[in-house]
Amino acid sequence: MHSINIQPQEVFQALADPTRIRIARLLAHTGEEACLCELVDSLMEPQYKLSRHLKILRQAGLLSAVKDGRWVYHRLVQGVPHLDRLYDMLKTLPDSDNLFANDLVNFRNRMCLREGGRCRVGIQTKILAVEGE
Amino acid sequence: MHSINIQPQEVFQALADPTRIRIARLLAHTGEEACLCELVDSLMEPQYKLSRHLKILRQAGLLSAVKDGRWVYHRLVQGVPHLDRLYDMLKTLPDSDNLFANDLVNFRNRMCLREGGRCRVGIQTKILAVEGE
DNA sequence: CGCATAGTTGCATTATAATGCAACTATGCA
DNA sequence: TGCATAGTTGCATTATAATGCAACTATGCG
Repeated sequence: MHSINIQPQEVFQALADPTRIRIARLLAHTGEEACLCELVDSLMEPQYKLSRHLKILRQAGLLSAVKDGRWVYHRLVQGVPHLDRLYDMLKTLPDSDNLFANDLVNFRNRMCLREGGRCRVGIQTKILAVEGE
Repeated sequence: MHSINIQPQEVFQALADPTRIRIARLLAHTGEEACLCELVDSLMEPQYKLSRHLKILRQAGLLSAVKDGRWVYHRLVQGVPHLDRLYDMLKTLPDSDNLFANDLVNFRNRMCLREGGRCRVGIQTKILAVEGE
């Protein structure tokens, strides 16, 4: 994931999807790192779907991933000038239908389940794991 | 072109193309407005191609267009908070291969052909008009 | 060891997007 | 009035991308 090799259009392409914007907005707004199951419970989207979107964000140099046991924590890559400005832009986006506000509430509630700053409970919305009903 | 109806992913999608990034970077960096033939001579891309890319940028709320005789002048829409931050990001993008620097030189040279602040000469690179050879 | 579960990925399907060609409209000028 | 030219767009082709399903790997815990 060397940002030096990533073309600008790849960065914009990575954010040219509503689900990936939801992920990036959550992380930009909270400054948090999150594992896949926390994002599944926050965005209410299938695990496999978010896993693939996270991969795209990683390949675009926007996210870094750190594995910790069964969990993989994702966070926005900091310190790259144009990316830091991109995060500023994400934080300034309008939220006319309060959809992001809803994601944010879910995310904060989900983060309350952490123990010692780590996710320990797994996917709470069981229907979103493995198969969607 | 009411930016209120435009979703964030449409903005990023509009910039998820190298040619459209070249256009947006030129306008963000120079703060200028430009007509199609000036962009054709600066980017050295076919007229019909740039015309379509300009339309996509307009539909995403990034560009406004003003017609003046045969010429249509395009400029970045100003005063929208998240768009202004996007332009900041564009101005911060790296240019490792100096491709943007080259576009900028061509653009500035082309702007020297203006008379009274208006484009009056038409497409200089004739091969890029109507048909590409 | 063996199960539960966090996370990943191949495949098929469907939708979207970029491009070149060529025909089109619109406008100024001789 | 007719031509040159700035700019737009329909069409066909090709490439790329999003999704659901299902099978897969990896790791902790009893």
